Amino acid sequence: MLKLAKLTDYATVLMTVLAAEPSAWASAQELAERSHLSLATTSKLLKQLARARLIEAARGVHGGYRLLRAPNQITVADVVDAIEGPIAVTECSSHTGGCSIEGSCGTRANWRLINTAIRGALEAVTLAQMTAPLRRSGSETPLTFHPRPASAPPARE
Amino acid sequence: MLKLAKLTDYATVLMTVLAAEPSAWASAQELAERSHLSLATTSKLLKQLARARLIEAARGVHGGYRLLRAPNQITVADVVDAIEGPIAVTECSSHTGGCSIEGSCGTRANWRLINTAIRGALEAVTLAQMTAPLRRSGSETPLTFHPRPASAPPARE
DNA sequence: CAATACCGGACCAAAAAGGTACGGTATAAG
DNA sequence: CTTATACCGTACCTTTTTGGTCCGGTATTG
Ligand code: SF4
Ligand code: SF4
Repeated sequence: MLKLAKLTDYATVLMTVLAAEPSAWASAQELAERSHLSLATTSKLLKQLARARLIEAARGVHGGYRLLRAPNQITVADVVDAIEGPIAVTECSSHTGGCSIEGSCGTRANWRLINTAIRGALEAVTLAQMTAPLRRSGSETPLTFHPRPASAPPARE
Repeated sequence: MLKLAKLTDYATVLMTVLAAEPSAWASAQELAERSHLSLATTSKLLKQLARARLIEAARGVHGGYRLLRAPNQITVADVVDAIEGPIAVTECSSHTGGCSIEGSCGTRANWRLINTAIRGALEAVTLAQMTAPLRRSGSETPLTFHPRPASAPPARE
C-alpha cells in the first residue's frame, strides 16, 4: 500500500514534539509522555533518529534528546529517510534486481519520475510547518501544494 | 514503507499493455505473455481491475479484457485505488480509529494535506503518459512536476 | 455439447511490521 | 567511588500483510 509505516508516522510526531522546544533537552521518558507513545517504542525511534543525525543524544543524569537543526531546516522527507530509508515507490526505484519483469517493463522510467514528485512533496514540508496548526483563514497558509502545473493535462472525467 | 504493493505496480503494467491497443479484446493468457507476468497473477489483477470498472471483461471463446475508458482518461491514481483502495499515507487518513494516539496527535491535519498532494501527483499522470516513452529532448515532455511552488520555502541545507 | 475464458474465493508460505526486553555503557551528582 | 539516571545495541517474538497459486463454477460461442 502507498502508506508509510506507522512507526515512521510516530517518528514525525516525536519530531514535532521536539520541535516545540528546540535546544532544550528532553528525556525519552518525557517525550513518551508528551507524545502518548509507549516508552519502548519512543526509545527505539529516538535511537534511529539520532543515528540519522537528525537529533542528538546526551547520556547521564540530565541527558536526553534535542534537535540537531532548526525546525524549519528539517523536512518530513528527512524523517522518512531516517526511519525507513530512501523513498522508493516501486521495487525498482531504489535498487535493481528486485523485480522479475524489470527487463521488459515499460513503466519503469515514468514511475521514477512519479517517485521524484512524491519525494518533492515530502521535502517541501518542514517540521516548523508540521508543528504549526494550519490556519483556516485564507492568508499565509502554512501548507499548500500545486502539484499539477506545467504539462500533464490529466482530465479525469 | 512508502511503497506501493508490487501487485499494484504490476497492475499499472498490465494497464499500459492494454492501453497499447485500446478497444481490442485481449485474453488473460495473451496479456500475461505480453507483460511477462504469470497467468495466475495476471488473472487475479485483471479481475480486480474489472471489478473497479477500469476495464471490462467478456467471457466465452473470443472473450478477454478491454479498457473501459480512453488511455488519457485513466490515471495512475485510478489504478492504485482499484487494487489497494483509497490512498492513505497515514493510518488515520482514511478511516479513524486505527491509531492509538489519534486524540492527541498534532500532525494529523497536516498529514492529510500531504496525502492530498501525493494523490494529486498520481492523478496527474494518465495511462497515455505511462505508455509514452519519456522524450529526452526538451519540448513537450510527457511527465513533469513542479511540486513546490506557492508557499513552503523549505531550504534543506 | 464442448472448448474457451472469466468469476469468486479459499488457501498457504514467506516476508515485513510492530512491539518488547535485556545486558551494556556513559554521565553527573554527592 | 558509588549510585542513579538515561542512552545504546541488538535480539526476540508475535501478528499482520503480501505475494502467489489453485480449484470448482458459470457464461459464451459455434
Ligand atoms: S520494473 Fe516495472 S514492474 Fe518492476 S518494479 Fe520497476 S516499475 Fe514496477
Ligand atoms: S493520528 Fe497522528 S500518529 Fe496517528 S495515524 Fe494520524 S497522523 Fe499518524
